[in-house]
Amino acid sequence: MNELTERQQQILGFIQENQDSAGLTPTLREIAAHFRFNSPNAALAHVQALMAKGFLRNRPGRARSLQVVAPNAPKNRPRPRVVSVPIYGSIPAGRPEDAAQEEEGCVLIDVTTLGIQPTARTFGLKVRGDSMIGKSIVDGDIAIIEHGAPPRPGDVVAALIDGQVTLKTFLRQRGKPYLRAENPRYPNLIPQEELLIQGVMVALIRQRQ
Amino acid sequence: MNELTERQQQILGFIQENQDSAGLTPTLREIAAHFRFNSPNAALAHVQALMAKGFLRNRPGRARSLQVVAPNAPKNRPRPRVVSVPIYGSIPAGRPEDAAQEEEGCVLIDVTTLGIQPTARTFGLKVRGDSMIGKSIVDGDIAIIEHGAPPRPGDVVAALIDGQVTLKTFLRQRGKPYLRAENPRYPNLIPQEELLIQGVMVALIRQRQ
DNA sequence: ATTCATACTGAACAAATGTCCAGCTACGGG
DNA sequence: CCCGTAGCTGGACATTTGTTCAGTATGAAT
Repeated sequence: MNELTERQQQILGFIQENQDSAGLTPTLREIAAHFRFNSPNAALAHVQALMAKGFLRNRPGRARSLQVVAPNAPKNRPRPRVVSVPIYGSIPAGRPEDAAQEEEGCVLIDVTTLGIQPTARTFGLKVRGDSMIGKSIVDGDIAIIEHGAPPRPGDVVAALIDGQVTLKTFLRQRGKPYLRAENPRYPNLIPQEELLIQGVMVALIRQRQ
Repeated sequence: MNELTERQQQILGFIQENQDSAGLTPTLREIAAHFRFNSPNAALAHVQALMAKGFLRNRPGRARSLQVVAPNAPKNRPRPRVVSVPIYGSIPAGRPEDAAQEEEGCVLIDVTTLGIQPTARTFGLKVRGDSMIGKSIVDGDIAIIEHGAPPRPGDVVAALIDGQVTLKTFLRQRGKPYLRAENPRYPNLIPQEELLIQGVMVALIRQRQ
C-alpha cells in the first residue's frame, strides 16, 4: 500500500469529515477553498494521486462523486448493498416501526452478509438476559431479525410473548410449534394461542463492551 | 406530519437507497431517468413537495445536495461512516493485507458500531474451532479485529502462533503476557518469545448458517 | 362547468463542476 | 548539474446540474 503524503492525508480527511458531518461530498473547488488553493487543479492533482493509490474513487465528469475507499478493499469490487438496521432495546408490542419504541441506534450491514433480500424489513434486537446462552447468544448482543420471514425448525426467532419480544429457538413437536430457551434454567414455551413470530434471526453482532 | 403521495414515497425511497448503497445522492436528471420521466422538472416538482413536507432538504443551486431528513430521526444526526472489512479465513503469517491470503468476502459496518477510528486497519477473521466457546465465540463466527491496537488484559486478541492467527484472551501474570483459551480442553499459552498480537477483537458477527 | 391538486412534458438558460493544458518553485537523489 | 516528484498557479473549456417558464392531462371536489 502506497504511503500518503501529508497533504494527501489532509485532503482525504477533509473529504471524509465532510461526508460524515454534512453528508455532502465536497467539490474540487470546495477542497481548494478549504486549503486556500487558488486553483481547483491543485485539488484535482491530489485527488488523482489518492485515486491512483486506491484511497478514492469517483465517477468521471460527475459532480460530487468522490468516494473514500478503504485501502484494503479489493479493487473494483461491486459495492455491496447496505441496509440501515435500527436497533431496539425491546419491542413491547406491535410493529418494529412504532415510533414509541425504544430505539438504540442503528447498524449498517451489507445484505450479502445477512443473506437477505435488500427489501426485507430488518431490525436489530438488543439481547437481554442469558436465556439463549446455549446458542452462544449473550446479554448485550444484537440479533438481526428479518421481519416476516417464515421460521424453520431450529431457527432462532423473535417471538412476542407476554407483550415482550424475546429470542427463542423455534421447533415443532407433533406438528405443533413451540419455543425453546437455550438455557436449562428457563422453561420451554408451548403457546396456547397462535404464536406471534416477529421474524427470524439472520445474524448476530457483538460489540466490544 | 403531512402524508406523502405514492409517487413521493417512491422518490424518497429512491434517494435513500442510492445514498445507502452507492453513497451518491442522485441528481434530478438521474431521478427522472429512473422513473422514466422525460423531464428533470417532474423530479424537481416532487422533490420540492418533499422539501415542503420536511422530508428532504438541499443546498439550492448545488449539485447532489439532496439530504433525506427523517421526520422521526434526531436532528443533525451524523451519518455513520461505513468501513469495508475484509474477512480472512486465516492469516498464516505477516500482514493482513498480504494479497496471497485466503479472503472470504467482506462486511460493511459503520465505525460507530465497532467503536473504532475510521482510519483503523480492520479485518475480519473467520473463527475456526471451539477454543473460545467460553466467551460464546463459536466456529464460523467472524471476529472483527482492529489491527495494531494495544491489548488490555481481558481483551480477545488475534495472536500469531505457530504461523497461524488464532483468537485468545490476552492476560498478564506477574507482568508477563500470556494467552488463555476459553475452553478447558485447550491449554493456556505462555509464549517463550515476544507475543505477536495482530489486533484486538472489537466486534463479532454471526451469520445464519 | 369550474377549480384545484397531482403529475407530468418540453425547452431553455445560468451556474456549478470536472477536466485539461501550460507553467512555476522547491527539494532530494543520482 | 540534471532529473523526478511534490505541490502548487492560471486560465479555459465541456459537461453536468439546478432552475425557470409555459404548458397539458387527469381526477376529485364544488
